[in-house]
Amino acid sequence: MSFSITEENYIKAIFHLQQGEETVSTNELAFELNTKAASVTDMLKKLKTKKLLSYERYKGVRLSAEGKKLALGIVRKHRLWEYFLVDTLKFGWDEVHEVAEELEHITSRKLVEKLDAFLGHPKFDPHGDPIPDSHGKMAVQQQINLIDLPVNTMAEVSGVGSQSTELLELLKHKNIGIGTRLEVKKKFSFDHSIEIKIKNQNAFTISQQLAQALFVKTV
Amino acid sequence: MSFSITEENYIKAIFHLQQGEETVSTNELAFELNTKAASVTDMLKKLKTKKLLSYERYKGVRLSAEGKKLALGIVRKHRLWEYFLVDTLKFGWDEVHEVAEELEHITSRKLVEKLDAFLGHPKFDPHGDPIPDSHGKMAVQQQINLIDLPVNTMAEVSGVGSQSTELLELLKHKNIGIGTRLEVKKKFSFDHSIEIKIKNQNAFTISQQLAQALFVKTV
DNA sequence: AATTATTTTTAGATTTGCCTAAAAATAATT
DNA sequence: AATTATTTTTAGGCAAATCTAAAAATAATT
Repeated sequence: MSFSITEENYIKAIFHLQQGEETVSTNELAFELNTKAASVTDMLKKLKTKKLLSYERYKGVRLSAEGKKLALGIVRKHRLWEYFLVDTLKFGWDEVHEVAEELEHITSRKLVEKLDAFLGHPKFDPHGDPIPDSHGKMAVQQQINLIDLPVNTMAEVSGVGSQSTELLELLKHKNIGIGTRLEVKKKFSFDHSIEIKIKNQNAFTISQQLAQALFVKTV
Repeated sequence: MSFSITEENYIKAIFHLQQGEETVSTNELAFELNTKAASVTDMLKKLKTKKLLSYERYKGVRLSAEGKKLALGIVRKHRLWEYFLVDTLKFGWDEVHEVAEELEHITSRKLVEKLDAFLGHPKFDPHGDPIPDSHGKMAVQQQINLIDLPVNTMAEVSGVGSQSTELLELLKHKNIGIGTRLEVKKKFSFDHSIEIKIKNQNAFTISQQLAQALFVKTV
């Protein structure tokens, strides 16, 4: 059975919103997909008949085993393409998301497997997110949220929590990228902002929101 | 201005059928695109308002300068991806067409240019067809039709005239591929079949249709 | 030139994915 | 518990791309 690009995007969105075991609401999905709740309802009914998810009206939605498998396949393709764009074609890590959104819908299984082999079976994409293998299994991330990094511990930025251009703009301005090494110097409980120090730069503070959008690995 | 995948496929099909300066008919297009004449008429009206072609009812269609530019862009992407699949990912030259049909619709211009650079600005794709450069210019093929190859002249198969699985099946059976070296030993005017000889093999004859589907370069 | 055959276009429907507006169900508040 | 607010669904429509069947134009044949 094959699915339209729109259907695949719904499945992927549900997968991303469904971290944990909670159910995903119609409105959350509508917001995530920049569409209206009524359209979401229509699509959920269709995807239910295709056995990709379980859905009861007014009760939200959850992916079936089938749906999860499909979602993992799409995520795999997305992250492999991102890796390819950065590693092979020398794109900046902050400019590959949109292109990978298109490439992830190319259907050839053989292409995915050959690409994976060519890239050397990478385990993490350029944003630090794990790449599912051909069976849908992915490595556990050893990265932690910057907000949870202990004070005075050297760490390296390994991932970002979103691909929004707003975030990327801010990171660029603050000169933070994947690979940047930093230490947390102080944590302020009033607004949960934290003061960080990058080598050869003065310490500066960043907001709670920004810290939560950054993932690091201790080094 | 951007175009749907369907619109792009119409433009590409017209481009391929429009070799020379003749006009392309509705039925030809319908056949090429596996659709019905009525659907073609609808689409031609739409593409006309988008200035991609000139079309008068009952008089056939021709691409405008705009339309040709778009077509060359799509052909460029198709052939670059084919080159990538064969050269980088080690696909067989006979199994890349379908995948490239999908990849050719990816929209990022930056991707195309980076891919082109990564591949070393190739001039011909794995089927021997020339790859348009970023301005739409393409090298002239020095390959000739096998039917026109003089007798007893060593040549190398450099391209095929179609990607049909029927042709590829026949080529496989006869053990002919891109790079195969051969000589024409005899030409039979009765049915225009020709006898060819491949090194270390017995000579055998091939039909006019097959000879016309093969392009060679003298070596 | 008149008739027949073919090609092409129009007319009207269908499917997919989306929309707005109104109704129904659930949740929150008084 | 009753009312208000929010969320979700239904109902009815729209645009893109397709189809079938019938009509119109062009081409071929007698």
